[in-house]
Amino acid sequence: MDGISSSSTDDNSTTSTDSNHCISPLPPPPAKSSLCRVGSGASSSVVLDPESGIEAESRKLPSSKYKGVVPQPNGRWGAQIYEKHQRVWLGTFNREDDAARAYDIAARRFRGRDAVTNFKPPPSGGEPDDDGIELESNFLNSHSKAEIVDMLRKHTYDDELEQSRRKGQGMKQSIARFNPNAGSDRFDRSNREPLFEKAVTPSDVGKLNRLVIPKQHAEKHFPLQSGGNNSSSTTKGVLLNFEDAAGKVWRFRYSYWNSSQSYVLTKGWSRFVKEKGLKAGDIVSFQRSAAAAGEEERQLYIDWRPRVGPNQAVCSVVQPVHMVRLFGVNIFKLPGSSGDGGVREMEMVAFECSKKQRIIGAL
DNA sequence: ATGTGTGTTGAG
DNA sequence: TCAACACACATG
Repeated sequence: MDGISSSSTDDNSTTSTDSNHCISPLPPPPAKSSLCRVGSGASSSVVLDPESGIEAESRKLPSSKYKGVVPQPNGRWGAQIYEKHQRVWLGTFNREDDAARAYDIAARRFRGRDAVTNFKPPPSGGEPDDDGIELESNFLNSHSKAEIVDMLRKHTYDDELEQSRRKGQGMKQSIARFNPNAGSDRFDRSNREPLFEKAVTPSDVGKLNRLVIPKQHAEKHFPLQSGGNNSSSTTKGVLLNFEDAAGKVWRFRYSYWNSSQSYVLTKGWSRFVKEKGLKAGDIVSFQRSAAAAGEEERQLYIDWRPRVGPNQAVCSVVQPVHMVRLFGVNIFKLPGSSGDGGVREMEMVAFECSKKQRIIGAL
């Protein structure tokens, strides 16, 4: 009831203007595959006594070899994914592999680029001219989970993706060249409310595999259950999901260490350090969605940028003022001041740039 | 009448 | 988290 499936999950639920096409690549009628079972609603289905064995197979529904795919009484296949202890229904499909594909798409949107999927494992081997994985990734992240689910249920995902792909050919192409990590039009970082930043210390990027969250920020933004009396979450900590600039989801264990009386991100942090190539002095920043709906859990974001040194000649490509205009993206407004908005965005751009440089340099 | 997807449970 | 199962309810 509570709209678990497809609505409550995430951000808004921009009704999917299903417009014209409801189904695209699917064969119209239920088409019966190799075997089609009869039974309607219930599981009763075909007669045949359980003992006779031989044809008894028709009694039970065939389980799917694919993850997230469940059989339907009528021979079709349902796709579902779980999040937060709740099932999110992704729709029904004529073909088992179509359902599996739907699951894959949802998995990537819900769990990040390298979620476990049924098919195409993320090639990730970043080719300059992304073959589409990158594009699709951007597409996914520029839509809310609810929207993606809606597309899957209506079987319009492929169309929408294709449409966005065409649209992306225009001037967006050139922008992408400068800022490849920015998604399609609606990669809105606008809703993001900056929480805090920290220049990582040597130990934050060292072998301790942990990031110390300054107490003031920790207690303000990541409260660990009622002020530390409850040992369950205070001791074991909690898992927090953060989305990075590329839309990848990072899950860190967050807990309080009594020994050092500090709040820390532990499990998962070292991977982040490694993948981003974080070095002491670099700045990690945390944001969260400004979601109005008090109910929804607000999405957390994590970002980083290189240490900004005295003569850090960042990235030659950066033309701050113009870039900001060019992107047409909303700009952050820091709580206290109002004029530094552009700076934030510039930093983002600069960050992307030097990140690229660093990667290139590493090759 | 038929099919969808939710309620529910129990296994990893 | 995940899938199996049963079935209430939505749809046609």
